Amino acid sequence: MSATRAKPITELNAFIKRLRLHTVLSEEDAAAIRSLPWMMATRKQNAHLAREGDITGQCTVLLEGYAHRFRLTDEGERQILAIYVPGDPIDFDHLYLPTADDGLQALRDSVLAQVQHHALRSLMAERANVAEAIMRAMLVDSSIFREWTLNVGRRDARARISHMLCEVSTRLEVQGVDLLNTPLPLTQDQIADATGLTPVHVNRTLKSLSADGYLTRRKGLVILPNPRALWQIAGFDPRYLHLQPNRAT
Amino acid sequence: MSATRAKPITELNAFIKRLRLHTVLSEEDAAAIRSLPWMMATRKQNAHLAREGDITGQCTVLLEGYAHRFRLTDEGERQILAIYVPGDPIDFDHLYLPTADDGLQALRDSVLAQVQHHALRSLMAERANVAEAIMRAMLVDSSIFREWTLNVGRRDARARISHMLCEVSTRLEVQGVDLLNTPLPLTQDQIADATGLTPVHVNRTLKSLSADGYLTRRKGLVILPNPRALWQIAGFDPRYLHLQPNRAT
DNA sequence: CGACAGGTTGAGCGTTTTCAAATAGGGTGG
DNA sequence: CCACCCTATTTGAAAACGCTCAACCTGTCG
Repeated sequence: MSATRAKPITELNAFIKRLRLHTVLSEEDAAAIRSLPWMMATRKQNAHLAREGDITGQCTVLLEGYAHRFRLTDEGERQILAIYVPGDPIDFDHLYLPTADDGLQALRDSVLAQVQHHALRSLMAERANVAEAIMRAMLVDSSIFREWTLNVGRRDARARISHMLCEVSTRLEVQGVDLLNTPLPLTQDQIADATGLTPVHVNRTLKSLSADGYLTRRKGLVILPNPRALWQIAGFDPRYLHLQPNRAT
Repeated sequence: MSATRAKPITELNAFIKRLRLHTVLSEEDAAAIRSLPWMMATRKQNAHLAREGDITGQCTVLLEGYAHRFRLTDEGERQILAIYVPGDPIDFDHLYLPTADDGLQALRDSVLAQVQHHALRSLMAERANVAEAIMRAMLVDSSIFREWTLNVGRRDARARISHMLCEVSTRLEVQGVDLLNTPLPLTQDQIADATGLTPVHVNRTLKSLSADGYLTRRKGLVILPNPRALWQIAGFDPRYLHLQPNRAT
């Protein structure tokens, strides 16, 4: 099902970087996080990382690749609730609510780092800064969830799709990814499920955005040559991403 | 602007009850929470409790009345992101992200209990159970935010409105409120903003639900004579509310 | 009584959906 | 290298769900 190996060293940099987006962390804090008993794992595209109802004993960081979080209606309709990029902790909520309430699935071949709950808990008990950084990352994710509700509830298809692309591209950019050469990892079906639209309408809207020069497409994937141009039609304001680091208390 | 008095004694029971929905708390933990330096405050209907961008130094629990959390698009369209019922902590995220990213507003004349961040932080540092209970409550809220995205993104008007009513009524019920005699505190405008619909369409859908016997209306407000009947047309499954308490670790 | 907020209703419109079918592209096996 | 398959994209036509606009009604409170 998947390869597993032990002890990454520098691979966790993306995660540290993500935490530092919101929290000032000392080098010792970073070193302490790196020296946790991480296990590396790889997962193939579309592999399920967790299913609703699962009970897991470990936390997962996405180091390479992409993943998404989703939930289904009783009719089986899917809503994508989050897109995860390298550096993101993807299931740290299971630390406190061990029964998964969402599914997690790889969007691309991915590399994960996993650590047992108890090891992470020990470190958090020992280092308040680390605990705080993790809390804060979870609460930023919560703010992002709320923005998605606003997006789906109150923006039309053009702004909606644009907004989601603005967010993902911004989050990639602050992690140091070169957007010009990085197609976003979403198929039109996935964009549809992330925005509450149908794939057909996503296709038409993308075509129109592309015709207006707001994005280009290569191999069916979306590239944003000039993300800032999209901000305007999306009404995108990155404040909800909380990109100014807070000092740990 | 508002009355303020000190030191509630038993009034915090609703809050303790809410925390105990998700976490097993000892009597000592509960007593420690009660003995924090809470300040009581009352707010009139429609009063703003926080505005986007505000920086606050205290955490607020809603003890009586109702409140909601909302965000606006750049066009000024409102999306309601959460409905708060008595017992709910409404802004504990500010403990870690002091700049408010949403507005908070009273839906009815309300009674609040407020405590300074530093006092709450001290208690959380001292009592891991309390810290855990609060974390868990915030993560349950996060799960609820995600369900709202699913609701707005993937359910039609009938199921959507029903689902929101099911959730609010369930959360009231587990807090011990008698639903038969408690009209939900939402105007049709507010239901519209909570579901991403227009007031006109909410009106028509409510009328249809009422004609089918799923709800009754008194003074323009909604009453659910038999909430379980609504569950079916809403596709409501309360698992995402995490109503089984976890033992603190 | 008048004012105001919220609720109700009708008619017409438009964004988005549905259904259906065709096209394109990548990967695999022969 | 081609044939084939599978998935994702694209396009068209028609229908539907929900929206807009505009007017009217109702209850409450001062």
